[in-house]
Amino acid sequence: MASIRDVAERAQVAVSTVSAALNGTRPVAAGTRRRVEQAAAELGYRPSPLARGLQGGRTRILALLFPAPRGGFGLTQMQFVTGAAETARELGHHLLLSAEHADPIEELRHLTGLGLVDGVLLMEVGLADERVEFLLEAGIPFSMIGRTRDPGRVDHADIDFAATAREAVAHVAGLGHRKLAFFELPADRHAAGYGPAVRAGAEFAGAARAAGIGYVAGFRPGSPEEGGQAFERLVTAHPDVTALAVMGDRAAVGVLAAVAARGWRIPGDLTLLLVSSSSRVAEMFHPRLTTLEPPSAELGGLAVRMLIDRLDGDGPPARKLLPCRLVVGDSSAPPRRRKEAGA
Amino acid sequence: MASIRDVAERAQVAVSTVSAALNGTRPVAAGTRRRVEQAAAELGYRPSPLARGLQGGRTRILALLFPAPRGGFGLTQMQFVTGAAETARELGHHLLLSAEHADPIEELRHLTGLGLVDGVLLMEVGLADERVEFLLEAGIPFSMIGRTRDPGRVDHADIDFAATAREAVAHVAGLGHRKLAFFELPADRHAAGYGPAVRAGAEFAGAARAAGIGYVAGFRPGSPEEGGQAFERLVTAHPDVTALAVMGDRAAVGVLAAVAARGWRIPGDLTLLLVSSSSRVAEMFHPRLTTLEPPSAELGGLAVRMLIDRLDGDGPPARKLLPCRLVVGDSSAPPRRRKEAGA
DNA sequence: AGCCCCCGTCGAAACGTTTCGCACAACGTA
DNA sequence: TACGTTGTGCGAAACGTTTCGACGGGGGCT
Repeated sequence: MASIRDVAERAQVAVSTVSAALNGTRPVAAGTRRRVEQAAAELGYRPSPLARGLQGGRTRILALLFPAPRGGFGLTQMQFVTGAAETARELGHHLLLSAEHADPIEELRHLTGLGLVDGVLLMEVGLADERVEFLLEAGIPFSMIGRTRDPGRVDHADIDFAATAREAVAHVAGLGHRKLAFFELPADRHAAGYGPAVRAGAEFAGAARAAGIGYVAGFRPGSPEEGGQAFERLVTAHPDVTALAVMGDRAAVGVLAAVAARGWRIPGDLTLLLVSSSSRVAEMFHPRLTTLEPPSAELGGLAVRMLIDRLDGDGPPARKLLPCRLVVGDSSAPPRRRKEAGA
Repeated sequence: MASIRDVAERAQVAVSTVSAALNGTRPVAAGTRRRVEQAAAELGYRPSPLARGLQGGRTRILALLFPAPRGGFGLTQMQFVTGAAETARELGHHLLLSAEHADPIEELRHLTGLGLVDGVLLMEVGLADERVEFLLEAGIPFSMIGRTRDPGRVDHADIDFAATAREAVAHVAGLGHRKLAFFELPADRHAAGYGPAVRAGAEFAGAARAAGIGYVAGFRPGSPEEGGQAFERLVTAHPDVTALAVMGDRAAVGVLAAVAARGWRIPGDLTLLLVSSSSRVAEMFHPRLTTLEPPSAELGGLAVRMLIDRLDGDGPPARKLLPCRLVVGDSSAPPRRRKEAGA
């Protein structure tokens, strides 16, 4: 562990000059700078984040606050983390994983009061999130994966549900379907103010209307059982529905089982879309479901990038919305003839 | 951010006395200690990890090295991370997530050379792992989730495949099955020296022999397609097999499809076990598969605990093997009569 | 009663950085 | 020629902690 003093000695300059030369914080003669840089390279010198942070500068450590697995963590969340970690690494930063326990605010106060981290990354952000308020008030730099209801001043990267819904609707409409149903996330997610739960439904409704196709919603199955029941109610009440978009893996399992139990086949009798789930999950199904896969890793990386940009200098708040990627599987097909004829 | 000086002033003692009182590193009079503790509490004082680390002590930061998602990261790996993060938190430590890129050794050198972390957590450990050698040689404290072929001197927490295999075999034998087949992880995982890939096969063979039931192996399907093909070959070559344990979600998907294609039912015609997969994944299947679920979160936590113990003082190397938990689903049943009669 | 020893406390140095005021030389200008 | 102005470089202080040598006083032993 070569220190800045070693570099200074080898380059025959003062310690402060080394700092200036390496950080470009003050003008340094070209020759001197070269000598310093060479000495640093030869010694394999790397400044200590500890000392840097202590002095009042930055530690180059970012904290990713992640909620304790309540309903259990999915692949999507996992990919936020890996994406964030990789981008942080690329940008010369470290990522601290901070497990959120009972009281997130206390946790945040704890974490930021230490002076260990330069900024915070929030995920699983609610429409109204107390953590956001706290961070804003405390003046701690942060960015979000997801967003609050009104994220005006805050950097964030989130799924573009409007574009996602448009793409999904275009897909089924292009196949010839005239009526689409949508199963939302379970009610407790809505109650918790979970952004995707609320936004997806609204955007799908809007997209269907804009595309001029029929739309049925109001189902919020949370388990396989509820998924199956919701499907039964759906086909009873709306026998003309030929395409169904489901949000939530567990509900989709139930739907698939109910479809099979009814003697229907996918995609012959029903086109099924899995919304906002990893394609890795989609291929667990049989047939492989057409999926709208959230760009989780990208979002995680984006959020890191935004946070670092904010730390470096402050421009206007950055916002980036990325649509889900449509991965066409074996569950998409034109609607069955019977219905067309009946219409 | 109250500093130790503030505490010292308020308690009317020297800075060094505060340090001694709070850390118990030197005897301090009971009254003084009380005063110091009270002052610290009133000020909400918390020592700076930065300053601590700089001084030469510990930073209380642990690094979790996690490999870039090659085959894609599963829920199991995710749970290592969450388990580790939570335990670290409980034990007053921080967890740094370090994404491993192309050259893991370089990454390690990079990370540890900074003096930022006290120790390292390794996951996805191979039978012969270069990272282990490096850390051992460099004298850097570490522990493993998983283990090398000969982990003698190194702290580690891993799955107890022997016990897991015994339990799985006991389960199917208890149901009345007389012949068990086992689908291993794909060949590339074996080639990479991935511990679970190698150990599981050996232990299942041993357990079946010990239990006196038939055993068929040699299949290493990596994809749903290969899973289906393996199943076809299996039933052709060994029609008397009534129970099958599969390792790997993707292969299981294919098996399930092939079973259905053949007109068989689960569990009526075949008892199917999913080995070493999250029960969260198991319930994606229909029917819900009986699973041997690895205690991932516990293992992650255990590894953290071991590392911290090692940091605190050195006892003999700790090793902890935990069996997978048997979660009985709807894919377990006594063997079909037809075969019994035929035998 | 005097001496010694130990308990308890203090002050200073050190860890590796950055920052800030200052000094010094060379240069152009008055 | 003398003076301000740049352009460079230096040294010291500060960040918050731990550690270690030193010091003072009170009690026990002779």
